[in-house]
Amino acid sequence: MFTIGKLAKQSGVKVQTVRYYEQIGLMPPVERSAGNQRLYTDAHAERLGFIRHARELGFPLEAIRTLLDLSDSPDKSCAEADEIARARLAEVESRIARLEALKTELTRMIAQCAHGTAADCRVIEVLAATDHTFCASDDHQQDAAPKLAP
Amino acid sequence: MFTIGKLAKQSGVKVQTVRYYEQIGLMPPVERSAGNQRLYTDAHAERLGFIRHARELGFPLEAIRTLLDLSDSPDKSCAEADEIARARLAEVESRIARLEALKTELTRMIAQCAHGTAADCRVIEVLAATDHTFCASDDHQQDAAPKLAP
DNA sequence: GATAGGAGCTACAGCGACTGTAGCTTCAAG
DNA sequence: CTTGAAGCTACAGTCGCTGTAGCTCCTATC
Repeated sequence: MFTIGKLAKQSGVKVQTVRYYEQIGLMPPVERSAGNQRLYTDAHAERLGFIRHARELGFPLEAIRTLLDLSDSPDKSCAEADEIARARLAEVESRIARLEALKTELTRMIAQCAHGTAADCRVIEVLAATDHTFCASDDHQQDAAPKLAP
Repeated sequence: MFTIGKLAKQSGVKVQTVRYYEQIGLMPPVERSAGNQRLYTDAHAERLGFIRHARELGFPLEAIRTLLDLSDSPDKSCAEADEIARARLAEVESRIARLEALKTELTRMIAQCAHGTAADCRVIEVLAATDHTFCASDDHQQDAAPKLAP
């Protein structure tokens, strides 16, 4: 039995984040001490480790919720877990593709910059070209801006 | 002179987003018609195009604010624009690297899944391994979870 | 036993970059 | 003159936390 601080340190998740996970139902509400402090067991540490690991792989919390449910009921088919992992893989692959396109374009932009004044700055010129005249491809869609072209 | 709807359609940005850009000062407050509707000129369309293009390249709005300032004062050195672009490139490259690591790991996970029950599901097993026993590398840090290991 | 300071508690605001909603008013076509 | 699309403001919600304020509680030292 340990407090939230130990749990957080052990698993590399912040204290507030643990409380947040409890709030949204990813972590269960736990037993409290006489002084109202949360008391955790190793089972909780494992669950939190699962969540952290899944987050590191970029799974959204809703997907993690499903994965935890599956993990809690070992008799179920793992088809759903498989599907979630495949969806995540597809997402990662498409993000890589988009980022590669961005990289090409940014590299070109930077390489052509003459380091003069803004008036003839290639970086600004390229951005200002609304017709994408200077773009290697017009495939450079959203990345940090994922909702731009939905 | 055209309304916000035309501007939005022309530049591929949503009407609400244009208003949001005005609210945060990326787009200037503009002239209104007798009936209080915003009236835009081609200059505004160009500015919005600039913003959109920069967003497509993943520049954060604060960086775009600086880039627009530079674009507005052509006598300034473009060193700052160059720096912003280089920073973005570095970010893109590091994201690609991280995503490649994720891809490797996800691929392994999925390939090893025997499509049985959750009890012996490789996907869930890997996630549950808090010691990262099964991981190709322990380099698979944040992606959708960028604040996890700051 | 008193006290200090670190850790815990709740509740809520804020981030970035929008998106969606409610409840209005205004415009343009028929 | 009516209808419906498009405009307006203001505000809530998204995701996954993070930070703050203002408490209480626990532990160690004196």
